[in-house]
Amino acid sequence: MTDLHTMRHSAAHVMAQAIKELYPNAQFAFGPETEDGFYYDVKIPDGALKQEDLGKIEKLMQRIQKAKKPFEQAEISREQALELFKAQEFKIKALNGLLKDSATLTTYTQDGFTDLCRGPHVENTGQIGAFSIDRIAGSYWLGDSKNESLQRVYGLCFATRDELKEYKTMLEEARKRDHRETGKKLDLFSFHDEGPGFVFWHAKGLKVFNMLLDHIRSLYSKQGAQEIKTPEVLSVELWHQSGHYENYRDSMYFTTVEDREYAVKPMNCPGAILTYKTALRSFRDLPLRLMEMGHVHRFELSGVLHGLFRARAFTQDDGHLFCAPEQIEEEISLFVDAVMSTYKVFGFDDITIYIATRPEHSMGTEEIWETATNALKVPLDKKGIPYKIKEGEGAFYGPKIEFNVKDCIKRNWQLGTIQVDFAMPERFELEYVGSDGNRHRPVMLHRAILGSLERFLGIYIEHVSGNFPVWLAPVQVMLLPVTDNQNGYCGELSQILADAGIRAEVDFAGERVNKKIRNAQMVKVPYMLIIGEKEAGAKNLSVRLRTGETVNEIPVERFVSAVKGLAASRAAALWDEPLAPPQRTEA
RNA sequence: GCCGGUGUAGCUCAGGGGUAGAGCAACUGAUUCGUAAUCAGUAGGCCCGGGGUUCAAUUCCCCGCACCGGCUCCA
Repeated sequence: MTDLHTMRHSAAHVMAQAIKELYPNAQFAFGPETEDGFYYDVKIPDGALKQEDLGKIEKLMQRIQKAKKPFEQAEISREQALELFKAQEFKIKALNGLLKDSATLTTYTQDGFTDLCRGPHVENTGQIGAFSIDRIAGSYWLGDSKNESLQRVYGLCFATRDELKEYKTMLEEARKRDHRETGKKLDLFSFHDEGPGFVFWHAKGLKVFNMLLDHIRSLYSKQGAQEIKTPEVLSVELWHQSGHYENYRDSMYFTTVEDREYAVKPMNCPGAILTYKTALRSFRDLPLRLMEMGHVHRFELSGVLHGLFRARAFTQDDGHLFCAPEQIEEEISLFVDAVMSTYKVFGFDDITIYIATRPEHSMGTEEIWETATNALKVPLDKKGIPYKIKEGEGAFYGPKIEFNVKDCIKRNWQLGTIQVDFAMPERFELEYVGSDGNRHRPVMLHRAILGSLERFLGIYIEHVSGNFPVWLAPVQVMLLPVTDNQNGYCGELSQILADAGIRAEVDFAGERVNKKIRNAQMVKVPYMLIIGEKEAGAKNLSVRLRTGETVNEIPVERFVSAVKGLAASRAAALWDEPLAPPQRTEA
């Protein structure tokens, strides 16, 4: 069997050959394999590759593949290499840069096309499996934005046609789940030219957002955190003191009034710190757990904006905790529990934890770093929760834990974090009075369960593909009168549901039930109540679930208690007992 | 920010040097219907913005802006 990595690597060479046939002057940089195929960074001296070229490249590649041309390896000296690739500027740069210590080099040749490469490769081009040229994008020489920009041609490559097809189906699935599309379809939010990168929450989207907000609030509250709210615009001097100005002024928004300069907050911690400093704290006050649903603004480069995933203003569930060093461990322990159980509520069961340790440039003594890093590890060890170490990837001001989840199409997302911070207490000269009567410096912990609520909602929308569970659904119940004769009764019913705290709407459109069902399905309402003569007479309900299943002859009180129960328990299920199979389902 | 692409009705998209079309949605009328689209009609457009070429630009060229795919970045 041919190894997939080798196959992909070889496919990159074949693609380069095909590109060279189309553009003889093409300059090639690097062409490695990726998680789903391969790419090659190229420069076309007079012009650029176009979308239309991809089909041509693919056809050429298929021709080369069919011809089963052998890959031939050769060892050459530096001098030979410099001569051989003299027309390839990036190969020359590589030879004089990354490869400057190699006395001999390896080349691979297939079908008259030679590339500098360590290998290994498949025996012949017939062995490269199923591929397709996927897309074209920008990149930089050596990945540095200061360098010349190149074009990156991506290809997918798998051992078999079926695997390639399956992977493409998965990509298509991801595309269909795109939260930006769902946001439009379900009337949740919008973006506008007038405020690029800023979310406009519509009534339905804000409903979901606020439910989420309440949920997170109650979690923090259970942990003994007190919610505060600090200003969005604060004097620029504060940001000098915190160090944010120095490091992040390029991504901050500024404004000047009455000759004094202010910045829109990019973080919430200085606000929490000023709050801490309003009193002389005692060791009895610690740990002092503050938290803020802080709305922060960060100027992001136009090219990186991406719906809710990357916006220029967002809401952080930002906890700030002030404690003595020996209290860190207990706090971490509490927090880890909260995070793990929170993610499970949302159906994120695959959680990976990283501990990021001391980087080269950092502040604080070796002992305090060790104490803090151990304080992060010990609770995880005690709970038997596995974690990985990211060596030297902590912040300069302290180590941190990062929580990652995998969504239902296997994409990885970093959500929560808890960071130990020695820097801020120092910069702001925070103190508390210890039992010894002396003043001590507290340690600060920054923590977030979801990070950005906006981003989390984007991830979650894609995770459930817009099918919110009962507790989060902006409209929980849609009442569908079969004819106009039931309109009045539906109005009364929806009032009963509203009084019970259930979010219900009536579809009064002069349409057939089929159409009303379709419309409700399209916006993914969990419950549809079909109200005809029968139901109006018997005062019972015919319930159609979003999943296509039905439960009939349900007394109103029974329905109300089921929905309320499922919402209160934040269940993913739509009914509280076994169901008859669906009559019909459609994606 | 950089590279490439896109920008036409509320939405999804077609079209193309002689100022525009479809489906859905909206509105009106008819239909009163039982678990994913009833029928007919009406209305709807500074063809992203600004320059240029041309007798004539929504179409071609240049410059912006926004969005999409990446790269870089993400305290």
